Amino acid sequence: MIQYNKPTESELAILQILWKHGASTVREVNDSLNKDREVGYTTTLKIMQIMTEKDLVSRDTSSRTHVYQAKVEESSAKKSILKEFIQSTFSGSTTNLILQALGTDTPTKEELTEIKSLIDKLENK
Amino acid sequence: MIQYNKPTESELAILQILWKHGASTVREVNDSLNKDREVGYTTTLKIMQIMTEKDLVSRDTSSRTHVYQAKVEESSAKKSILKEFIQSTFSGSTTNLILQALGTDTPTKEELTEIKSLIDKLENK
DNA sequence: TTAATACTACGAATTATTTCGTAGATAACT
DNA sequence: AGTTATCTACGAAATAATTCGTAGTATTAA
Repeated sequence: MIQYNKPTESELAILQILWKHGASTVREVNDSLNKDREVGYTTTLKIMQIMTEKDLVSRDTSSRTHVYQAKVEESSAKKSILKEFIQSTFSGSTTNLILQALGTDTPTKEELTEIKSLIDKLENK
Repeated sequence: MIQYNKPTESELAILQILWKHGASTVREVNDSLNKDREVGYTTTLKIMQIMTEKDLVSRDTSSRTHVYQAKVEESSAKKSILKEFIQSTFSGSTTNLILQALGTDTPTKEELTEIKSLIDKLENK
């Protein structure tokens, strides 16, 4: 089992940006974060430094402006996070999560089709 | 929109117990929590007192041993929590959450059927 | 009726997370 | 060259969440 430190809320927000945009500088990440809410530059820097220690990201320090990259893979990280969430919020029942999710915010027709086709695939295994 | 204070991790764990077992005393909740991990009695008491202030639970103080009850409804609370989670972890995409969930931990054949039938219902709306 | 047990209240310590200010260095601009 | 902007490092303040100890009462048991 791959060991990795569970990201905090802020860390996760940064990971999302790195996953989406690929390797980025603190400035880029901070600008991106600031589209949502105001965050100070050194705040973002500090968190990214902590993430480096935690091994959530790697960084290239060859030039003065460091370039950061997510070190944990997106889908496996989300998998772990989701697993914990299902545990704490739905007592471990994936089905209850899915039923609740479908009830809360219904996907489009196309998405429903996509989900169904995955289910069909799973059923025939 | 119903306003309620987002429960912390510990608070959620307590709410789950109250939802499952109904009105309970601190002792009962604490015993239940202790099946998972060691928690001191006064720790649980304190958190339940805080939850009372936050209006997450109500309590009957008519006898010396107070009896607590969840004040937020299970499915609506989970709905809010899930919504936030989808936002922060799946950039708001319910479909991605569901696809990830199905990929991570496949429900049983029966559950898959249940999910499909809900999807069918949704499609015909 | 005394001792042990169980309960609430609550302040404060502890731990986790986020935020910020400042210093020192390099790069860019005038 | 001198000034301004940008970057990292890092300590420490601020905030949030959890945990615990103690005091004061009530209840139960011996």
